[in-house]
Amino acid sequence: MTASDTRERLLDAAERQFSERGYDGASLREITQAAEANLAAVSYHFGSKEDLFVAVVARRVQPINLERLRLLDQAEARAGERPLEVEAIVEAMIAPVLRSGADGPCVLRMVGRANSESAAPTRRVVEGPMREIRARVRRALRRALPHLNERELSYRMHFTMGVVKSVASDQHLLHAISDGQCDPQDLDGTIAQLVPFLAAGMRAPSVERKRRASARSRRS
Amino acid sequence: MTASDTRERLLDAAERQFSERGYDGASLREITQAAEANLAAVSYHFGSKEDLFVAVVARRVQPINLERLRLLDQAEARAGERPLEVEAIVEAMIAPVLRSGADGPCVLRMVGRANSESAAPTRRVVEGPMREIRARVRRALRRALPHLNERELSYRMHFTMGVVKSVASDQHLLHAISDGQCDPQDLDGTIAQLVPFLAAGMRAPSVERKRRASARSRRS
DNA sequence: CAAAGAATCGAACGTATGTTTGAAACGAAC
DNA sequence: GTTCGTTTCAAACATACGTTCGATTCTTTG
Repeated sequence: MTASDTRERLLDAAERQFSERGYDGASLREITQAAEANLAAVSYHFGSKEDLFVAVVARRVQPINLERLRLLDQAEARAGERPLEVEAIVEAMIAPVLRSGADGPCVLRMVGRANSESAAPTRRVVEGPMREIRARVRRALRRALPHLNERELSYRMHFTMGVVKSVASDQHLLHAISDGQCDPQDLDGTIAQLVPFLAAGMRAPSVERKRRASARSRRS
Repeated sequence: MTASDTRERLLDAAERQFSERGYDGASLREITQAAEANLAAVSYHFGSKEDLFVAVVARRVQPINLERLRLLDQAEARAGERPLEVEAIVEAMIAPVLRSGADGPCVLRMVGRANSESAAPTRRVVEGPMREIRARVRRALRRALPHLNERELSYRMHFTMGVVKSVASDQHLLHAISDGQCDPQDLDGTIAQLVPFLAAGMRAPSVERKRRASARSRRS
């Protein structure tokens, strides 16, 4: 029994509880009980409930972002000097996140929740590593979609990250609204549907000029 | 002072607290204090914390769905016998929700949170009225996008509802990732960007045939 | 084997929560 | 002006929470 045995069990149990009941809703008593550990073990191994949560999230976030960078590298190697395929960029953004929920509860449910509960601890773990990904994705998208300006790039990246977050969080909804035709467990199926959807949205014509004109006419 | 004066103040204060701190995070003591009401007023007027939350959500959900139906009616009147414009359908789905956050905290933040905290109370208020909207939207989309099968319709509707939920919940993120270029308060601006994005996604070619083929080849 | 450090344990502490209670204040109707 | 139903109020209740403590057990090291 190594030094990190119950520590790992605590992380697993906490991840399940946090993703099912949220940060506030999950209690250390249930977590430690599910992990077959003592209540005080949380304080001993992590310091506090908040630090436990940060550890749970961090454990999942790093592999996801590494996989994203790997997919981007791979796509760039395939593309050579040409701009990346929009589909490849989108897939690099979303697939690692969705797939991370395959073997257990999804990270994004926790993060999304805690994002508006207690912003500070979550953002420390999530936002930091995310900066690099975003910069890299933006650069690739800028080349692949030269018709978009920076503002539109921001919007569309925001939409993309948004849909993956909500799709990962509300998997049960998909099963409900499709009368069972869509299987939320079939992550590859979801990805196969989501990538073309988002890529088409990304390729949509710029709306800037049209909007400025209509705003001007509305003002007068 | 009519019978529903402090009742209304309680709803307002509760809405603010619920959307900022979540269902578990919001305390009745802070809510009643902000509403300048007594702690017991919640039990008296609503029965319990959960019933208060349901009342808060219900108050916002109904106008949103009425506005959605109104926009659909209006679009159908304009289209006559022809299929609706995809843009009009998408806008009817998303605009009322986004605009509902204009004068105060957004409903979706509460709903999205509570969706995974305690599913039962939320779904009772949200899912019920949503059925009608979804059926109507699906019918309109089916006509406007005959190249999609039912499964793909479900996926793309799910994606659409997902992006609006997350965009409404994480407005602050948009400001952050765009270096201030996008103003989350500018709801019409967000809608103007989001509608073409989603409409293009909706119009993306069907992926069913391609996917079946690739799955078959992967299996062998 | 003995000593020291790491890890676990049961139990308690202080606090905050949602809910309940019974009395007081209020408002309208007779 | 009194009465009756509605609404407000201060106070208490029971419970659940995160955290801390000292003792105990286990594991490693000399």
